[in-house]
Amino acid sequence: MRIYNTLSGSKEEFIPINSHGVKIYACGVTVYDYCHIGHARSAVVFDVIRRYMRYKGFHVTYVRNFTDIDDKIINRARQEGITWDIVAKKYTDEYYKDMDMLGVGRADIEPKATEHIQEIIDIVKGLIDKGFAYEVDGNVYFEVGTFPGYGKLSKRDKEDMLAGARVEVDERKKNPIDFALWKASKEGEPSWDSPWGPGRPGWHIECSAMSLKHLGESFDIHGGGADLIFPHHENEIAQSEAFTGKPFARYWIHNGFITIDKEKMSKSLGNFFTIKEILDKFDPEVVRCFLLSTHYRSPIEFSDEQLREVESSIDRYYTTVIRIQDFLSKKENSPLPPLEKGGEGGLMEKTFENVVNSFNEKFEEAMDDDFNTALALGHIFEFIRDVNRFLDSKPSGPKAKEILLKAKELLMEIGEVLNIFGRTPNEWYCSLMATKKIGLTKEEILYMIKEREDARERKDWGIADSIRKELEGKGIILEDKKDRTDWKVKVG
RNA sequence: GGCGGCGUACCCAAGUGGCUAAGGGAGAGGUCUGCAAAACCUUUAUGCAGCGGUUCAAAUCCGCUCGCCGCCUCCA
Repeated sequence: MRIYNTLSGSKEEFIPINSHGVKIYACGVTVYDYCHIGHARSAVVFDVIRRYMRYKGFHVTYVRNFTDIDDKIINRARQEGITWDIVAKKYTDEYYKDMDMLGVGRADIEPKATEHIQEIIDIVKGLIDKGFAYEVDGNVYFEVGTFPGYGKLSKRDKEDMLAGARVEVDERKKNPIDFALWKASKEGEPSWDSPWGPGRPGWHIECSAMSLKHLGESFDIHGGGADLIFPHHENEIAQSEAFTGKPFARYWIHNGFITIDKEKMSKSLGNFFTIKEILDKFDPEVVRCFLLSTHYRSPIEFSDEQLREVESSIDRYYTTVIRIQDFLSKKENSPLPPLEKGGEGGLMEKTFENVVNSFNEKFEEAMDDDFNTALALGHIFEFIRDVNRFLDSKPSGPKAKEILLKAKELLMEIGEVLNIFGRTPNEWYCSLMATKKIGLTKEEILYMIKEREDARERKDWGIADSIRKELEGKGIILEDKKDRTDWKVKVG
């Protein structure tokens, strides 16, 4: 398995520190507002990395934190006239609702900053003792100039940064690039007792404390959005390595941004969509699949059109599942045993069997190359076409059933790693009925299909076609099959 | 200004030295169908921003030019 490591700037063979267990820490969210689609991307990307690692047989310990104390939370609490912990609780709950919808599993450990105050204080104290940090008026700062490796992750030159001192608001710092480990609380702000007086942790230190506690001094993978590379992760490295004297995380993984009109989606620009807004218009599986349709390090341009295209391709999957199920439940009516079917049918079967048997390998090859979910999805849809092609060849016999059953199970198994394709076609269409706000009930649709079937019996094509047209106008497409008429929600 | 990334068909998107440049969406034609839909087949880049160079061989490596974006402040 090869992983692109931000630290080295290149893809590296993944070798875990301990051969059986992989330890992953991903930076979570600051719970002061609803999550937007960018937060969803990061969560989904690391969720897939974690699932794939498990699929490969690693025992994974996945930690994803919540930042539940911070300036933004305090400000939000002030605005809403409630306490900071109520704000944190509210948006933590909302985070879970969104992530549950998107199929993002819970991390194995989900620590919160405020539950690790003692650990944070111990580290800060240790850093002061070792001469990496200093206290001024109840604030503690990390002295960047004392840490030789500073800048190694974000590829910045520490000397330039130290020299290029700009006007700094906080003049108590020895150097403008020094950063806060502990902040003295102002009157009325939440605070915890510390050797430096009442205060609260700085932003970066919580991740050092929580990863140290739950994963140890050195662990395998640390990640988050690319905007965390500097200063957050750079500072984490400095604090952690200065404190422990050991290398911190081995591999650094960063996901790219979501853009709108080519510009980074961000709160300050106001060009963002919350997960809730998007889920009001699109099925969560569509959103998840959309996020995986581009390699995790590349930017993704967000647009309704892109989502609709993904919706079409997922529909293609469920349509194929229906075809497979129909075939599997069909009573064998071909009198010919498979061997007597003649050259072409047998050849088709053999070819398809090979495709089925090599599918896992192709999937893993894609995923092993820096979690290339976009390529993996390409293989999946190519596979779906092969399934359809085989079904079109009018296969028969127990062997054909066996292979198709395996194909179906394979799609489910692979789908589980990406956490897509987990529903039945019926569940998919029911969900689409809701997200597309189809103003009809299933019963009404079935009634109209019955009406139309009667008309078709009478060969009254005028009535039959007008019913079809009426349903299509309401977003329902009919498919006439040999022995029945199926309905589905129009997509795209 | 410093550092980094990107530019592949009508749209999205994989591919980073060597087989006919994956896959999805859209369009066109066809098979099938009462008509459709779905599915399948054919088709849409002798070319990967442009220009040079290295190489037996380049979308892929190097240089320059153009265009777009990100980080350097909170940010997934």
